[in-house]
Amino acid sequence: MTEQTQVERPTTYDVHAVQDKWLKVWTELDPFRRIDDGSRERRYLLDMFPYPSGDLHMGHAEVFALADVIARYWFQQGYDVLHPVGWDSFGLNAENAAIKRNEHPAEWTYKNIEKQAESFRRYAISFDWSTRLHTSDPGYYKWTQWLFLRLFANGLAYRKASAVNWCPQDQTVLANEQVVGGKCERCGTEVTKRELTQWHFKVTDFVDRLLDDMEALKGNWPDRVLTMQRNWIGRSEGAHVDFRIVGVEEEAGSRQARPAAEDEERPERVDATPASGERPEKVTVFTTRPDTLFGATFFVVAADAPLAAQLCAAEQREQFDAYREQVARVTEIDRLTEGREKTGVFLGVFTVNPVNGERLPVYAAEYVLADYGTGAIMAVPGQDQRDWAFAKKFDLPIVRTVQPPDDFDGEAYTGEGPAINSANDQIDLNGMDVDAAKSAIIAYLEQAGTGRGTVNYRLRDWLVSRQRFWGPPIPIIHCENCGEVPVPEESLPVVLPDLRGADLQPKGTSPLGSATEWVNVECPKCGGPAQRDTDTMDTFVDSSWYFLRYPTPNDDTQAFDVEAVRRWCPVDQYVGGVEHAILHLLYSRFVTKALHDMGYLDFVEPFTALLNQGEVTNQGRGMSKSLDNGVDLGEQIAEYGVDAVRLTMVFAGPPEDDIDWADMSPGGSLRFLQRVWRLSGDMTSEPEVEFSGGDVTLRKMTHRTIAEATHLVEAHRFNVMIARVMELVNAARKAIDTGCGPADPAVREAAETVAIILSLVAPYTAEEMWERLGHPATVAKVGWPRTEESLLTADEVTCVVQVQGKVRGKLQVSPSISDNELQRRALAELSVQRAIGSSTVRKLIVKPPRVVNVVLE
RNA sequence: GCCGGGUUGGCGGAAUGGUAGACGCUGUGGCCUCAAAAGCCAUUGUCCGAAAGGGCGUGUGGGUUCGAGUCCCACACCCGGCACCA
Repeated sequence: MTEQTQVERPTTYDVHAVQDKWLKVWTELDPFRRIDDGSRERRYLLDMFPYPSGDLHMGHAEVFALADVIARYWFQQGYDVLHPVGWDSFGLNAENAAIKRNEHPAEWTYKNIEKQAESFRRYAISFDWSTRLHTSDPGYYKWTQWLFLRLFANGLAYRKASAVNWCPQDQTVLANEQVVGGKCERCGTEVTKRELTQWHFKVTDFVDRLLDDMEALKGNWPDRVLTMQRNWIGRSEGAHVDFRIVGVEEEAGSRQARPAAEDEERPERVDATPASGERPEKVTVFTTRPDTLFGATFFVVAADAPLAAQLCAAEQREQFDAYREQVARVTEIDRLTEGREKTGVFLGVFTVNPVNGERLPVYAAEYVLADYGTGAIMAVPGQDQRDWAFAKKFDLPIVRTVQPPDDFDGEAYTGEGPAINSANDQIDLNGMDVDAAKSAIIAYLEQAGTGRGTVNYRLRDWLVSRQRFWGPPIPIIHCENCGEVPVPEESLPVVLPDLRGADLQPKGTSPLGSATEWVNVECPKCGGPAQRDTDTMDTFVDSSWYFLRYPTPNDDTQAFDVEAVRRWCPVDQYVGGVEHAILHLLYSRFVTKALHDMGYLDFVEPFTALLNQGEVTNQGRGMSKSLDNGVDLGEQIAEYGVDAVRLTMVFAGPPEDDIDWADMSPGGSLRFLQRVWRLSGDMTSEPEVEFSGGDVTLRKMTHRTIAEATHLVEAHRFNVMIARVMELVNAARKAIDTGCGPADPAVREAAETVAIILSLVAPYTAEEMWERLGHPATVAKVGWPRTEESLLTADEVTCVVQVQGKVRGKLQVSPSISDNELQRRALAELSVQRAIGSSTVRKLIVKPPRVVNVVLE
């Protein structure tokens, strides 16, 4: 800064100089390291760790600013805080960048990590930098592989063939959770199906606990996340009902053998179905409406389910094959289109309705899903709209089993009502309401052995194989003699081979397969020739356990230290975006439960409390390159400084609400910080002065602000907390200029209070203030201010006097004023007298010291 | 369709059943200045009124209450999730 500008702007707060100055000091002080010596109560605050694509952006600026308020508040409260930092550094972006630049994905990855690390330091997040980890380090993914092997050893990781989601763009399979609206969550390409043998984690083993344990999260997790998980798990109560199978002209049991040729055409299907040539004796369906069983008039199996091929009669084979091919060509997107016309083909067989012996023609159709329930349904067109549409198209009979109301003019009736047409010589549901009829029919089916009450889930097992390079190799060796052989723990990590650039070009199978030397190994069991599994794991596996690694991030003898994890975990407060509601959060919950059952953890939920910040948008839309409405964090910081950006994020509104940057005023934030900074230079009292002799009115305001700020931070109502601090700043300003003056100790007390509270949000300004107030660094750990009880009670409060519920006057009264005194003073008010006029007072509501209401005749 | 959340000035948002609009942004007027920027002061829901003062106001319609943005019932709209899920 030149002499000239010094003269022109003598009292201007130079944010960038202040930033540079304190960043150096803090780096040396390193004030936010966990102590972990048992001297203080421990708290674990976790931000969802960033993915290193480019530099930090506005979204990061929001979430880390919000979480940092909590972390810094905990530091001020004297807790031993674990606030770790790390990077979710495996993943497709790095790989695609590497192909484009003809280099190794690690180059792009670690360069970006360094960039983000530097930005984090400047952004002054209170991280414990000694925790730093990267999931792409062999020292980390060694233990991701260990986790895989533990799951494998406990029967929770297995390989199966199925029709899986395939992204043609990324050339890899995807988990169900990564398919959003039929499109790849990452690149937006329409997902297709492929028949592949892939590794899965058995999430479904935990389905009831994933659901039930959410009870304990209620109130501490956002409702919408719990709802999303509940929806995703998709629990529905109903029944399994067994149907016998009969041919066109024959009774059950006497089946024709099918031509052998059929099975040769579909060798990949044998694993999921009974041995070829055999016919199932019965087919089971899942239904949530067993009460409508008497109304079943036909039967549908998913066209792409093995069951359909198995049931199909020889004479219908040709038609069925044609239909199945047609269905396979339909993309997920088209299939999901609402009101899509029903298609299907008769399979040449019938099932027998167990309650009335009716023969139901069996169809294959695409509207029945292969991977939900049993892949087969009993069709009740009278009570199900989809079945109705199919029945109309194929001219099938429709029977109502629930009486619709008289004014019902729809097609299928899905509402409540008394059962009709639902009786045989052993059971009579007629007249029962839906719930009663369900119970009755289930009891009947169970007793008859043709069905049972059951619960069905939408949740599928987690598909973890990926045909891409930049992830942890699956630590399995395939041996012709021994099958799937786990890599011995002492041989971990299975380090990625050195591939780069064009080697990584996606081609539908894993790039690892081309690293011949890497692939071909000895079987650890028999020593014979064997091959490594060439797939890598989904990056969500890396992040499903990282919170366990942070207490001991550099331990090369174990994934995590059981004792350290016992001390720090579960995470007390997790902060991150709602986009992970059913991906990362569900997987982490699963892994936690699995590790708990293996005896490693003494808790079953990883994250005690969860805060979802909103999204930062610009002009009402998410920032994106294609919309060209991106706001650059670096530019914002260059213009307004770190503190003003942080303050704007935190003051914008409730943390969970979206922030439209176009509606925000970082300039206003900066002005406030300048006012605050100026305030700290206006004291004329000494740093050691006793506050007790200070101006009582201002002192009361200061202490009320402390009390409120405490409560507001804990309730995560940071925007209101800042409003209270602003009020205190305004009051202190007024006190200096036109009140008790700059020498009064109360003014110093107010300024110091502002500095400490503001250290949660605007650390640079707070530190600079603290120094100007005559104190050594760092304000971040001086301790949360204490309130004095005697200063929290007001001398006077405003009492509102209403007439007929309308405010007609205000009184300044003592908080301890009596009923009689308050009533007397209220009625003596001129404005109140005028409002009453000539009317008669019927009733007086007197609630000292807040309100008096005069009720007239 | 099912589940969850919401609807308050020009804008972001405040309000244990008791002063609706705190705090801030924007706008307007003024001070300072040769001028501008910065800063400071006043004002800023709406209608009537010169003013004093008064009427109306928290998506809509009912209800409970001395008193409702807040509680209850019904509805509309918006956002998010799930969805040919049987």
